[in-house]
Amino acid sequence: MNTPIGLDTDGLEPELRALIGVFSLYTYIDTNMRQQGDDCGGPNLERKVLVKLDRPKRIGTLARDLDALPSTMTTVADQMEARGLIERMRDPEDRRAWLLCLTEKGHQQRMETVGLAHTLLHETLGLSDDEVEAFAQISLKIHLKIQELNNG
Amino acid sequence: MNTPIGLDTDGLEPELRALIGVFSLYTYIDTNMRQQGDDCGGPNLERKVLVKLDRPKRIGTLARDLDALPSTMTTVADQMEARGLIERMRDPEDRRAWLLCLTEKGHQQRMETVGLAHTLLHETLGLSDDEVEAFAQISLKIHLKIQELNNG
DNA sequence: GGATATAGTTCAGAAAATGAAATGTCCAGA
DNA sequence: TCTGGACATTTCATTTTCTGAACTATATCC
Repeated sequence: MNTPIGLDTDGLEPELRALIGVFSLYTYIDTNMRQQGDDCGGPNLERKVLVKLDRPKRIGTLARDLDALPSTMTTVADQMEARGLIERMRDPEDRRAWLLCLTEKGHQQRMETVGLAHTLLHETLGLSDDEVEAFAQISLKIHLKIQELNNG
Repeated sequence: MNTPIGLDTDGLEPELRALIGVFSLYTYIDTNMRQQGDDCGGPNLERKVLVKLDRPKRIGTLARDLDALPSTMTTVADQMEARGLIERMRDPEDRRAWLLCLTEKGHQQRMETVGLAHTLLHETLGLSDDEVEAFAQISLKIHLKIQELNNG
């Protein structure tokens, strides 16, 4: 008997395992980000924005990608700007739009988040380099596809 | 020149790619769940609870795993109970605690979410069976490890 | 049995998200 | 060039969600 009460996780459909895993990992990373002492104690959306900002992005784009209203994103941008994490710059291609850019402080914070991810994946969760690489590969492929769908 | 302005995603550290991917996929799935017409329009936590409830779980356990306060989880449980998705049952092992159990309706809803994940991963995102399986494998390993850490 | 810890609930106040109306900019066509 | 409509963002009042402290009920330890 190898199933100690409701734990036969291996027999599950792969889609369900992926679903459970992604929810778990996301929540776990987000929880740890919140507790990271730094300036990550704000609303959930702030942390999503921080991760998203690999380069300057429009408020509207972020709102769409993060499933938030433009008005919500305005508030989040205000807060992050007040804390010195981002700056607003007019989009040279469309002067109605703002680009949110990470400041030096914001960039540092983002790097610390990557460091946290590193620690969690390797040390805390005990994944091998190969496992992280394999996971990263599919993750990024999924991300790029989602990006493509959102833009299309 | 293969990098059309700030898109050299392949050179990124695997931890960052994993981070970005997980945030993207989580947000994408959650967004689609919200819009799934069903009874998924409530707060974010409800959807997390729905996915978490592979078997009856205590309110306190869910609160801890989902990084919420017990009082918040009480509210969420009230709402889900009012909508007929879950039932409270006294934990036979500790009569202070409640076990949240999916009702038939709740179970159906959860299955629909799995169906959504299936559609998204395969059809929308265009992943192969092998890719989904590989992703599911590491995802679940991560999930189990997180569970272990939370329980420890 | 009695003190203390734990599981969950209640409720008032704080924080965050929503939606509609407003501002300033772009763009297509007369 | 001028004009009307579309679009990006903001503002603000309202609603929804979360927080934290006080409380009830059960468990555990001595």
